[in-house]
Amino acid sequence: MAERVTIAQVAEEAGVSAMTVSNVMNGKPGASEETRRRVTEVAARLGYRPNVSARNLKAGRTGLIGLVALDLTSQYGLEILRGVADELAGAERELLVNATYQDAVRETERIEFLGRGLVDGVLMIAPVLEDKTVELLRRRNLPCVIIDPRRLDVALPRLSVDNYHGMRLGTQHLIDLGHTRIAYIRGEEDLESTALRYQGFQDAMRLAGLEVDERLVAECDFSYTCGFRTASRLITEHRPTAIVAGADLMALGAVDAARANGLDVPTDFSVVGFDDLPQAAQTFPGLTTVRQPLHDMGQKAARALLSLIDGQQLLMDHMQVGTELVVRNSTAPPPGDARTGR
Amino acid sequence: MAERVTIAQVAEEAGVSAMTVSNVMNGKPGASEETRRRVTEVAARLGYRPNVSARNLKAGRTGLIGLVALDLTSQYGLEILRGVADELAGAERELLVNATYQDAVRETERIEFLGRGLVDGVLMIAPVLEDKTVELLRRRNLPCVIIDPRRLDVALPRLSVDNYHGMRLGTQHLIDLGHTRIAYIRGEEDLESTALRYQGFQDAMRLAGLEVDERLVAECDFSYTCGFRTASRLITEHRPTAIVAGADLMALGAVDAARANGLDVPTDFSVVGFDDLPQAAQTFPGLTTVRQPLHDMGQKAARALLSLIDGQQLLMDHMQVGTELVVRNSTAPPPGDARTGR
DNA sequence: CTGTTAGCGCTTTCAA
DNA sequence: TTGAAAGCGCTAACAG
Repeated sequence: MAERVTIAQVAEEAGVSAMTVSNVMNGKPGASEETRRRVTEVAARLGYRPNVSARNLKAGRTGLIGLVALDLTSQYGLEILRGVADELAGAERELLVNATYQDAVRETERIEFLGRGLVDGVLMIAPVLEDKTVELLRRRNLPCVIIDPRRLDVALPRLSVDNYHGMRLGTQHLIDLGHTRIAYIRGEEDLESTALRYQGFQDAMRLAGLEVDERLVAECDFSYTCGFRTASRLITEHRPTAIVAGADLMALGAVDAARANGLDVPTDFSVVGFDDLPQAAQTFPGLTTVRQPLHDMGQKAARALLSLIDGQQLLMDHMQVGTELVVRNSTAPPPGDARTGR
Repeated sequence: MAERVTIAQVAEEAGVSAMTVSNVMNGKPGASEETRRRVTEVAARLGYRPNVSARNLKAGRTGLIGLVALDLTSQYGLEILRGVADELAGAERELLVNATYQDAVRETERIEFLGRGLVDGVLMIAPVLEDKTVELLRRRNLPCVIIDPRRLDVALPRLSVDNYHGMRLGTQHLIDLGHTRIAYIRGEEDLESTALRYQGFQDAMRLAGLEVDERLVAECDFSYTCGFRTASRLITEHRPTAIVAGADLMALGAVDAARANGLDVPTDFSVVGFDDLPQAAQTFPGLTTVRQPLHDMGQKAARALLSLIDGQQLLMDHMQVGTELVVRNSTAPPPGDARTGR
């Protein structure tokens, strides 16, 4: 449908060779001012734009970066995406997002597809990374950086967050406030981060001389809905004074569950999340949570990928970024505790 | 970096011509079982994948659809995106998302870029559409469908929602519950939908014999934060019994503002939103709102674009979809009103 | 059933 | 300063 104006047409119309048009359009030297002006004028008049396929075919590269995400429907991936986009904006590269929408099988297909010369490199957010996908990336020698891998044993350049210490931080905050009956909501079991965060929780408790009551620990997918339901159950059955959730959405569900059970947050009940999604701040009262520097992660990963594409070796194959406790208004000393939180 | 295996290498290794390899790889008839097997085996062993640039150059099409959005950071655009993705999944076409991140100037660039033969057609979500962008789409004759245009006077195929009747519906709901002092929070002023929704609000009020108090009408961007702040002000200064917001995020801000001012929702104060984002259901209490069929809109727009690409004329240049009132728990009769909401 | 030719639109190389 | 030739990797059209 779209009528294409080719370089040949411009050349003919301007009375020069295609080569000259090419040079002028690319700002190459070696063309008289007069020719340059004429060519520019004709190109504009005809609405000529170089065809990317032809150019890529010739150049063997595309200037495009592909981003593959299992699920781009949460703010989590989007914050990372923004970081990537910001970093790439200054690098004359375009970003193509090719999401897979909760379909692990398609993940390999996406890599397959992007790796056929469509992009120069790939970023993946929290990919499943089945063995054959890794194998594919290997064989094609396609530059790639994994952000927040689900499995840590994958031998590809990757960037993850310090889940263990992050969760120790969040748990310690509640302990410092005087809580002892602290419940924990785990995230999805197929992520190693779920185990690491839980480990951080456990260690923080143990080091404070507190026992981890197994009945106060529950599993959940990462959703608000499941967080609400699970927290509701924990609260009615076991009466903890606080909950730590492995992700903000679940924490927000827990806040509302407490409310639905007639508890005021934070006066009667405290909640700590993990992520620091925009929603954590945009809620009343603000959610105390462990911040992952999502935007930073996107930037760092993009920068690493650009080095790889330039043929440089990365200093470290496994990059890690730290976390930070963000105290808002979902946490306070437990009811009946006189202290103001030392 | 990525070492490319070409069709020629496969042909040589398999002892056949490139043409035969091409035919086998594309499942074309006319190749003996024996040859077919040998070629397939060699291709797999060498890790051969057809180069998309070359293929596109030859074919003059790419099988790709571009999606341009000013801002993909809200669930609004993402829900539409899912609809688009679902529709395209069954059409052997890939979706490339190329977001512009709140930078109106880049919108034209994105179209420019995608229109250089990278994609066969473009979908735009709530674009600014400066005149030169429209002109560009025209000249390139690039198939395009606009979803939720900011201006309604653009002569391009487009899909919008019935904002006017939707807001009448939402307002009427509060009127039916017995509210008379209803505040209204407008969205951004550069969208025609903002004016249309407000018109719907006004007409619903007038037809019920209620006066629209100008002091109860405020402007806002579409954010939670602004909704919170604005609602807070309206509540303290003018004591309405309900608020209608031109978007869910603002409505959620209003719910929390009511709470922050010691009012219970919905007992003391009612809130109605517009959109029905996932958050509207995932909050406590659920938000009563006017539903835009976002997923549907994405599907419809994608389907229309595919027809255009196939060279068909659209039946209507301006498609419109309806809305629906979703009653949850953020609305009730005003305090002091004995009825249960007839 | 298989191979040869030609060309998609562009740019690198080299010659004029 | 400009242009001609060649080829990037693939496939439609035709020939064998």
